[in-house]
Order: sequence, then C-alpha cells, then structure tokens
Amino acid sequence: MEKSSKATPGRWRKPKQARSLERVERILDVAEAMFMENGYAAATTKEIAAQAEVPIGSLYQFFPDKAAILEALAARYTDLLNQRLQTFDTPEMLQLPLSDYLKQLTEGIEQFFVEYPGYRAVFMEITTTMPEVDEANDAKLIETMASILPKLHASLSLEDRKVISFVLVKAVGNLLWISLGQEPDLRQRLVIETHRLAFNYLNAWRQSLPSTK
Amino acid sequence: MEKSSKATPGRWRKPKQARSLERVERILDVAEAMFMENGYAAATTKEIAAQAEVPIGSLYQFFPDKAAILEALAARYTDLLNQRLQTFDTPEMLQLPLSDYLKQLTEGIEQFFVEYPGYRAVFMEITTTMPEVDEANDAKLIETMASILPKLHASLSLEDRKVISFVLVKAVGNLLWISLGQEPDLRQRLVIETHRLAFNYLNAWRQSLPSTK
Amino acid sequence: MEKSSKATPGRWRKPKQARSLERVERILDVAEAMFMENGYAAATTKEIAAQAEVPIGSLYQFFPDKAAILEALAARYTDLLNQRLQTFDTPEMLQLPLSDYLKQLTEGIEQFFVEYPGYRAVFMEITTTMPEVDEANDAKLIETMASILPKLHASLSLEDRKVISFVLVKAVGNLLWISLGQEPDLRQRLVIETHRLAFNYLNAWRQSLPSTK
Amino acid sequence: MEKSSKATPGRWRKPKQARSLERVERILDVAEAMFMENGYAAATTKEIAAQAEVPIGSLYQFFPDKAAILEALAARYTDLLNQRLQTFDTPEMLQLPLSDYLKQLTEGIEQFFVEYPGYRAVFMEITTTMPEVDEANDAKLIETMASILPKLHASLSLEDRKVISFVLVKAVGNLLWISLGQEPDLRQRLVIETHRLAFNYLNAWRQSLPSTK
DNA sequence: TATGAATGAGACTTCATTCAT
DNA sequence: GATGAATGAAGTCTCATTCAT
Repeated sequence: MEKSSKATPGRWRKPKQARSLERVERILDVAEAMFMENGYAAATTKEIAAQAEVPIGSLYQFFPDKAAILEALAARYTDLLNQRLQTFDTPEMLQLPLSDYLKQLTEGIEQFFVEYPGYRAVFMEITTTMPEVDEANDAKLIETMASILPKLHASLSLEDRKVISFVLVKAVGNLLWISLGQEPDLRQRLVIETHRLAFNYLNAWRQSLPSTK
Repeated sequence: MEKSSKATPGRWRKPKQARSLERVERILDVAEAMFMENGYAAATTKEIAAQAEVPIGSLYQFFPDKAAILEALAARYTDLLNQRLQTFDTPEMLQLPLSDYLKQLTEGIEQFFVEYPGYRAVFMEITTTMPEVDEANDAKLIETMASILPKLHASLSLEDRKVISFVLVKAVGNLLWISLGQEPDLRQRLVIETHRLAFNYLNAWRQSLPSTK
Repeated sequence: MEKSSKATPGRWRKPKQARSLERVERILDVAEAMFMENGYAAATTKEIAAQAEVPIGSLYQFFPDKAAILEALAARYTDLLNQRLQTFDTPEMLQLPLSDYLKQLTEGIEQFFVEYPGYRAVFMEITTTMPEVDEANDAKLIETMASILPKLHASLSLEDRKVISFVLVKAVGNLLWISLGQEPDLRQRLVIETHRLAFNYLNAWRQSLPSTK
Repeated sequence: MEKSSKATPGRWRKPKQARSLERVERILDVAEAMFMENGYAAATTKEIAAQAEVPIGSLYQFFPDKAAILEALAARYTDLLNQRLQTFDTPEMLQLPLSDYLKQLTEGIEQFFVEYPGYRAVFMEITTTMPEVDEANDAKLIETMASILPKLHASLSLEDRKVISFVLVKAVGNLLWISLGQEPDLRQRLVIETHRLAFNYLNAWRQSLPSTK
C-alpha cells in the first residue's frame, strides 16, 4: 500500500485503477444514452467525454477510437445476455415440459430486453457498422443455445443443434427485440406468438426424431 | 407510332423526363453500390454524383439531401418486395397444400434477397437511421401478408391475421435475410429450417381453429 | 385598341410590353418584401421569381443580375422621394415662415417613410453593397434640396447650399428614418426633435447672413 | 516577480491564454480588413483564417460562426467609442462654454472615425445584418451621452436627456461618419457644420429652460 | 499520467446564371 | 421571346484524434 503514508496526508486519493474503472463505466453509460437518443453517428466523442465528466484525452486512453466505445458496449451486453441465457441451463429448468421451458425462456429474454433497452440501439448500430462484431456476438449466443439444446432433446446431432440454435436465436431474438417498440397490447401478443413459433418449431423437430425428452 | 415523322429530323431528342429518370436511376444504383461497400456514412454525395456521372447540383435537384437517396432506395425495394409477395396471391398458389405453399413462399423470398443483395444493406441503414421509414415499409409488407392469410385459412380474425403476418414477415424475413451472408451449406439448411419454422407455426394455428383449409 | 382584329381570334392576348411591365413590377414588389424580411443576401432569385410567378429565365431578361433588382428598387424610391421633395418647392409652401415650412417638410418626409417602409431596407443594403448607387441617390436628393434652399434664403452661396443640403438630407433623413423603428411615443418626440434640429440649424445660418427671408 | 527563476530555465513558454488572445486579435484584424475591402458577404472564413495564419478549425473554436466575428468587431468598437466618449466627461471639459465643448466633442469623434476607419464598414454590415446588435451598441452610446448631458444643463429631465442624446448620437454620429468618405474640403466643412448643428440644437434647448449652464 | 487546445481534410449543400429547347 | 433544368465552384462548419505541456 505504498504511494506513501506520509505524503499528501490530507486528501485521500482513490486508487488509480478504481477511478479509471469508474470513468470507463461513466463513458459507456453516457455513450449508450447518446447512441440511443440520436444514433451512433450523431454522437461526438467530445460530447460523450463532456457528459461523462472525463477529459477527452482520458477517453482516448481507455478507447482507441470512437468505434471501440460501441464495441465495448456490445461486449458488455453480450456477456450480460449470455449470463441470462445460462440461467436456463439448470436442472430445474431443464426438467420442465418443453412448452413451459420455452415459455420461461421467451419471457426471460423479453424481460432482458426490457431491462436493457440499450441493447437494441447498440446492436442496431453494430449490425450495420461492424458486422464482424455482431456475428461474433451472435455466434456466442448460438453456442450457448446449442449447449442447452441436447438437454432438451438428446439425439440431436451437432449440426442440427447449430442450425436450430441459429434459427431460435435469430428469429426469437429478433421478434422479441422488435416487440419492444410496439404498443403494449401488440407486444404482449407478440410474446405469446413468439412462444408458439418456438415451441412448434422445436416440437416438430422432436417428433421427427426417434426418442424424445 | 414514332415520335414525329417530320419535325426535327436530325438529332433525336430524348424527352426531358426520360433523361431525368435515367439519372435518378443511375444515382440510386451508384448509391446502393456505395452503401453496400462501406456503409451509408462512408459514402459521400460528391462521389455518388461523380460515379453516376451527374453533376452534384443535379443530384440535389432530385434529392433534397443525402438521406433522401437512402429513402428512395428503400421505397424502391419495398415496392419490389411487395410485388414479389403479390406473386403468391394467385389462385394457383393458394390452392397448394400449406406446406408446399410456404415452401414456394420461403424460396421465393430467399430468391428475392439473392436477386437484390442491396436490400439488406439499405434496410440495415434504414433501421438505424430512419426507424419511421423502416416501420412504414414493414407495415406495408405485413398488410400484404395479412391480405393473403385469410385465403389460407378462412376463419382468422383480423387481429390474428395482423399478428401472424407480423411474426411471419419479421421472423421469416429476418432469417432468410441473414442466411444470405452465410456459407452455402448453412444457407441451404437455413432456408429449409425457415420453412419448417413457418409451416409449424401456421399449422399450429390451423389446428387450433374450427375449420381448416 | 386590339392588337389586330383577325389573328388569334380566340383568347385575347395582353400586349407584350404591358405584360412585361406587370411582371417587372411584380418582381420588384416581391423582391422588396423578401429583402425586408430576411435581407438581400438571404433572398434567392429563384424564390423571387417563384413568388412573383415569373419564370426565372424571364427574370433574367428584365434584370441582368440579382444586384440589378436592388438597384431598380433604389431607383424607384429615389424618384419617389424626389417627387415628394418637390412637393415642397411650391410658392404656397415657400412663403411659410421657416419654422412652419420645416415642420411640413419634416412631417412630410416622415410620412414618406411610413408609406414606404421598404425604403429603409433597400437603402440599408444599398449603402453596404453598392455605395456608388447610394451616393448617387443622395446626390440627387441633395441637389433637389439645394435648389429649394435659395428660395428660403436668397443670399446663400452655391457652396453653402450644397453643404447645408448635405447636412439636412443626411441628418434629417437619417433621424426620421431611424425613428420609424422606435416605439410610437419616442417616435413622435423624435419627429419634433428633428424639426428643432433642422430649424435651429437653418435659423442660425439665417442670422449669420445679411438679409433674411 | 519573474515567471519563476529556477524551473524550466530553458525555453520560455508563452501562457496559453496569451497565445489565444493573440490569435483572436489577428483574426479580428484580418476580418476587419477583408470586410472593409469587399464587404462581409464576400469575405470567407477560410480566407480569414489563412490570412490570420490560424487553422480554420481554431477560428471556429474562438467564434461559433462567421457572424460572431462581425459581432466581436462591433463589440470592440463600441467599447472603444464609449471610452472616447467618456473622455469628454471630465471636470475640465465640462466647464468649457457649450460651443467649445461641442467643438471638442465633434472633433474628437471625427478623430475617432479617422483613427478607426473600420468602424464604418463594420457598422454598415451590422446595421443590415444584425439590427439588434446595432441597436444595443447605439443604446450604450446614447446612455453614455445621456449621463454627460445633465452636467451641461442641470434641469433636463430624464426623458429629455434620452431624446436629446438619441438625436445627437444618431445625427452627429452619422454626419461625421459620412463625412469621412468625402473630399477633404467638403469634409472639413462638414465637421464645422456638424458642430453648428449640434450647438444650435442644444442651445435652443438651453434657452427654453429656466436655468442655464 | 492527464489534459484539452489545436488541427485540417473534407462533408454537405447552395444558388446565380446559362442556354438548349 | 419564353422556359426552367442543369451546372459546379465555392462556402460554412464539423469532429475524430493528437501531442505539447
């Protein structure tokens, strides 16, 4: 615990690293808000720094360029969503009947989008601006999904699991994501329909295979 | 039925309007290519004009600003896709068994995306930059879809048709659209899976209702 | 007074020249309004033509360039103001006591500015943009004034008349002109003060010379 | 009290602020010259920056837009003229006979216009382009004048002082200002006439009131 | 390490004027 | 003569990023 015990005895100085972390978070929060408000292109690094009360020079010490802020935001969310997905990879969950399981999953994901409205804004920009990042993100989610699937239905081949996960992540994800922006009534119905879509899809797969869950 | 037999025998003069239309088309084509290449933000009006061999001033006579070019591109595609959708609103099509019908539809839409790879790039930008336009575009497609549905299943309520169309347009559209960027093998499988998704979804609806097709 | 009795028996066509005059007037009126609204620089020839319902090409047949419109406006006003000034060069007027004469003059000029609020806008631009034109305009007014002065006081030398006219035109003109933009109360007082200024100035001259009016 | 005797003994570093101030001054000087040469509209920010040897980006750090340069110029002159006016608000000056006092004042102002020929160009543009700024500027001068007047004549009401100051500032100011552009002979006479105008105006006021200076 | 003034390429857009029809 | 689409030079201003302090 160096940095001297004597010197500058008055003001306590927060460990540098902690201060940095705080700043980075503040930058990300501000950037997210601004991206949501007017889009990535309209936001300026200067304004982000100003609102985050961080000198522009410091911002560039944390992020090599503007795009990196968006990337960091995306990473933050991918981690978060992945964690949420893993929530559904527990014995209690997996023992539920398929329909119920998917109901939980569908609602859980919708819930996630409600909790993090920034997800939408961030990935809209990402999809357009950095397809690779978007791809990578989805790949992760698909992988997570693929690792859950065999527990729902044992006899799925790796190939099948990948494709099914792809379809689920993209279709279900997209639908729930879009539903967010809709009127409450329609939105509620959309969640139900999304469940219907997912259930019947997976159910059809189940019936086409020898053993079922 | 020539454009005059006697007068102005020498140089043939293209009607003004035709020349303008040609220019507008050229601008749109060039812009589309550039938007696909590096994105909307990276494209410059100056370069678009140059490549389209149209003076920049003329470009601004046709389009009030850069965004208007993107909008026009979107409108062009919405019309095109709508027309394609209407292709499936014929007696011959509608008499097919549901599965076959959806196979045609799925493949037809995929085909469309193959034919017009610009669709993707354009609507990616649109979704981010001009959500209203995107909304309007989807609304049109959903409406068209909703007008086809009752012929597939008579007893659907208006409300149901709207929701189902929404789900189909968004999920199927998104899936096929994304599949475009995938490896051929995966892509082929995705088209099949999309069909499976759509069929089982609609089939579930059918079975939950009194009379069926 | 037709323009031929036989030819083009159907629609009557207004003599070309008359139509042109009308158009020119319309252009000037519209231009004046626009110059007053947002200034000369902000007005565009295209918009002037559009509002005057005259094709832009025609506008350029009447006026070689944009500046010419401003010049024409100035000329229109110079003539008008000169005429108004000549109103004070009548035997009845000139027999009035100096104070009364100047009261009439002051109020008459103020009245003119009220009648033609465009005068202000036009000459503001002119002064800045085309000092020569402004100079010429003032020179005319000064000359007119100088031709009236000897009737008020016979023994003024040409040199004196010129200087006095200069002072009167510039100071009185400016003051009345500015007063236009003031609150009614202040404006009324300014007219009175302008008269006081002019009267005491001329009166001082009178007393410094041998014979008086 | 040197800027440190020990530390950084080598290169002397001009304080940041000083450098900025210098740049701002240079920009203003260059802009003034260009506005005088061809008018505000003809001057370009790019050229101003180039001649001032300041990057265009820096120019825009000091001034939000082109108009702000003109405004700054106006403010600079208003301050200057106000200071000059205050020169006439001293006991020695105020004890002079009215005629002598006004002679000093008239010549002092004329002198000012000679010293700062840019004043004319700047306020010509300002009057047209930003009447509010012009108004504010004149209001300041009028106020200063009004604060001097009671010392010339004690029994003037506030209302009277305001109007008299208005007349003096506008008429005398305008006359002297215009005289600048005239031939030397005429100019000299105009200064004399301006004095005559002002003196007889104020003198008339004096005689109409009970006590005099 | 921290700061923020400095940089300048280049983006979008305007508009007076022309001239082919 | 009448028309108005066409032209393109040129203007203002932005902003991601750097680097001297």
